[in-house]
Amino acid sequence: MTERSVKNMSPRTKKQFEEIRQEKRDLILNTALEVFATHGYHGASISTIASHAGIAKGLMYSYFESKEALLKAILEKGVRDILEVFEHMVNKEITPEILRKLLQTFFVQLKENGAFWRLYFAIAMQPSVMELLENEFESLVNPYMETLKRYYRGQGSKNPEADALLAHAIIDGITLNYVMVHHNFDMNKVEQIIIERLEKPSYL
Amino acid sequence: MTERSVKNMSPRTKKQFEEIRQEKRDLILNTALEVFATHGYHGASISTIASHAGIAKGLMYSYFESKEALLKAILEKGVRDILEVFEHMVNKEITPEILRKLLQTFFVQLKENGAFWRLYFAIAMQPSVMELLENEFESLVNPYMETLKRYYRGQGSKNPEADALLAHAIIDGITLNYVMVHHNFDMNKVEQIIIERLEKPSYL
Amino acid sequence: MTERSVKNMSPRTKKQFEEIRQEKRDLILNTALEVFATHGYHGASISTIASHAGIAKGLMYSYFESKEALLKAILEKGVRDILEVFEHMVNKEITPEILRKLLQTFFVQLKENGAFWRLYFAIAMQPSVMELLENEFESLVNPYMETLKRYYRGQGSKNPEADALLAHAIIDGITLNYVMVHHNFDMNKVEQIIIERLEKPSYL
Amino acid sequence: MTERSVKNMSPRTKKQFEEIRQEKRDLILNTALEVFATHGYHGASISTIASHAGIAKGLMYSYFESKEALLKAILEKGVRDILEVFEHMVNKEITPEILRKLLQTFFVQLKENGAFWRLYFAIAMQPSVMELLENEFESLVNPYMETLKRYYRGQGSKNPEADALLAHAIIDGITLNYVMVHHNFDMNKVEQIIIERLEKPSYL
DNA sequence: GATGAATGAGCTTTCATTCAT
DNA sequence: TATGAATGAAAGCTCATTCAT
Repeated sequence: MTERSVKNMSPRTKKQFEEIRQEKRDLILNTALEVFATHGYHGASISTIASHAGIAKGLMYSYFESKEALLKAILEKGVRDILEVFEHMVNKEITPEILRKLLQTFFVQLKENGAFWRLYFAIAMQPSVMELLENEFESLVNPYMETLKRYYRGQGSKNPEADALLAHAIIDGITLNYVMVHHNFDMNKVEQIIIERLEKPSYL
Repeated sequence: MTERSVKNMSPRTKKQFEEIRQEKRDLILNTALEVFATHGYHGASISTIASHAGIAKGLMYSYFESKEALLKAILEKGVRDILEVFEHMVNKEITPEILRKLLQTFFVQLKENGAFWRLYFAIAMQPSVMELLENEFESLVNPYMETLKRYYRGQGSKNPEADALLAHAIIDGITLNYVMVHHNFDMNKVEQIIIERLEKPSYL
Repeated sequence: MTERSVKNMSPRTKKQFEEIRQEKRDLILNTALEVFATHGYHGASISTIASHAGIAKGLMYSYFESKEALLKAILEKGVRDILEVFEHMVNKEITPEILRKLLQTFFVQLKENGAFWRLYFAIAMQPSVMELLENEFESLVNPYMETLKRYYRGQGSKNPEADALLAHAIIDGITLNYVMVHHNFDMNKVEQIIIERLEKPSYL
Repeated sequence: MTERSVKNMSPRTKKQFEEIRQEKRDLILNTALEVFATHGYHGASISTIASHAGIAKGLMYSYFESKEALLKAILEKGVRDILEVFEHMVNKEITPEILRKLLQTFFVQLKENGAFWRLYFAIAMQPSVMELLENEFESLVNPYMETLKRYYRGQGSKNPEADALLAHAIIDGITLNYVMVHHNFDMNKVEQIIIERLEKPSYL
């Protein structure tokens, strides 16, 4: 033990401890997201997650109660992060410019956070895993559908619901294809096409 | 028990054995599709599949070499069934009428075979399961993209690739939403909207 | 069904049935010996044995009560065959010539029946399998040790027991080496050396 | 529980972990040797080995990758131990005294390590298990045959190869008989006879 | 007698979770 | 807080044995 480390033995402040805990928690969360997204919930093991995060298996259990709790925490965080980005856009009146912005932001999100979306879809597809989650996701989808409807109504759509539905399907479809590994289309080009397309309602 | 079956103690004929095997193989295949679609590949256990099919665990292994082989067989059959339905439509010149027909057929397929599509997407989302499959699915997606492109070119699209991409995204998105349990929108209404919409190119 | 086979429906005589049964029994016995000798008792499966013999699994159970009973039958037959060959030599007074003959006969046996000896040793080495067999083998070893002792006493050995022991060890050792797969020494040459050597007692 | 251990809640040091692992590894290795030697490779179950070692089934897999890897480790260790004992004797010029010593050492080894030799022979007898092992054993047998040949040549044998072969067969035979459970001859007496006998060449 | 589909106990192996240190 | 050895339930898979035909 060096002189220095002896000096450092002075107790860390509560705040320091909390910061360290928070950092480690985030490390685990991010690592687990990657691993879950790659192998699926059942296919990913706590061992793998721990070793990817460079910590011991046991430590994970001091941050999360169980594997299931870890999954929930990941999804909660993911949903929260996304809502944070969009919430200030969603309740305003939406202009075509704002919609463009909104979509651009979404695509940035998607590219930065592909793993989350892959996990999201994988889980959404599996009723038995979905059950663990109750309605974690309702909050994610509903307000954005409403916003789309309002937008198309504002743009003079004769069938704003159909327009919103179409837009939703298009975005889901694009997200899906981006996220599916075997499919590496040129996202930047696609973005342009989609944004242009979604601006105008179909039902005029 | 009939008179005949009491007297007839001779062994089953080859044909009888083959029938039994074919029927049971199909039973296992169908049951396993349901269970995989519900719990995912790793989340579904052979035990569960067997008990759903009303057979003993061991019997599955007399029909399929392994859990992985079972998955592959399910997907092969699924892909084959779908290709069969579409192959006579795909290489013709496509008129709007034929496209309508094609989409209607697809939606019928989808409604009859939701479990397959759920499994398809769930697997496509998980690189580590996907690897087991090599490119089982390439054959499913490629020809149908080409057909779409040809159609929109024929309809005077200035950007047939973009139109095909949009159409693909829309269909994927709809399929996805239909297949995700928590979302039970009125498919019949959606179908009408989609079919109308996809008939005309966006880029004129 | 052909004319001919209809005519042949006349019941077979009891004797014919028994002959067929005996032949099939021997077929199973010989096949099982090979398979047991290659894979060991636990490593050999009834399926493998049946398919090597070209019969259905179930049929084996109409000839032998169980896998264990099959093993016992193999060993009983093997021991019986060997005793048959030697019994007329064993209780006579043994001359050097007869000993030579006896050893030659043994080596012929060994070469014709390597699988039996491999199985014999493999089983003798495993207390837990050996237990199934009670003292099937005592009868095989004892009389031949006595014969050796008598022989060396007759040849003027000062320690006939030691001489018999040596001879026994040498024969076991040779048999063992012949039977172990990875060791393919020139048996014909070895035979000569051994026979010469065993003729004379060591303790004079 | 000591004062110290109550207070000391710091994690085990690397060295402590290594010690635990080494000890447990040896425990598993030794226990498994006994169990394999008793029941054979296929007849011994991991469950049985674990319960004999007083550990949970799963723990074995934290020390060895598989049942097969466990077997290999046992044999590697056994071969290494034996080679260690003999290597300093094997490459010297061998006098009768050294041969006596060598044989005595071998018999001590044999008595201490009967289980290893039983396993060795049982495995050598089963081609299908032997295949797992590649030529683990070549290194064990070859140098010792060469040493024997050199010895008998030095002692004036006219046929040192035949003498070595005989010696080898005798030793194998004795080992075999010692190791076979149902045969409990007086090893000490046998040793004396063998050692005396092997000292002099047969071919003078 | 002959077949092979079917069973289920038991095997090898994995992994979420616990716990002494 | 942090470690990783340890557990045991449950997974995938095998195989001796049974039985309807």
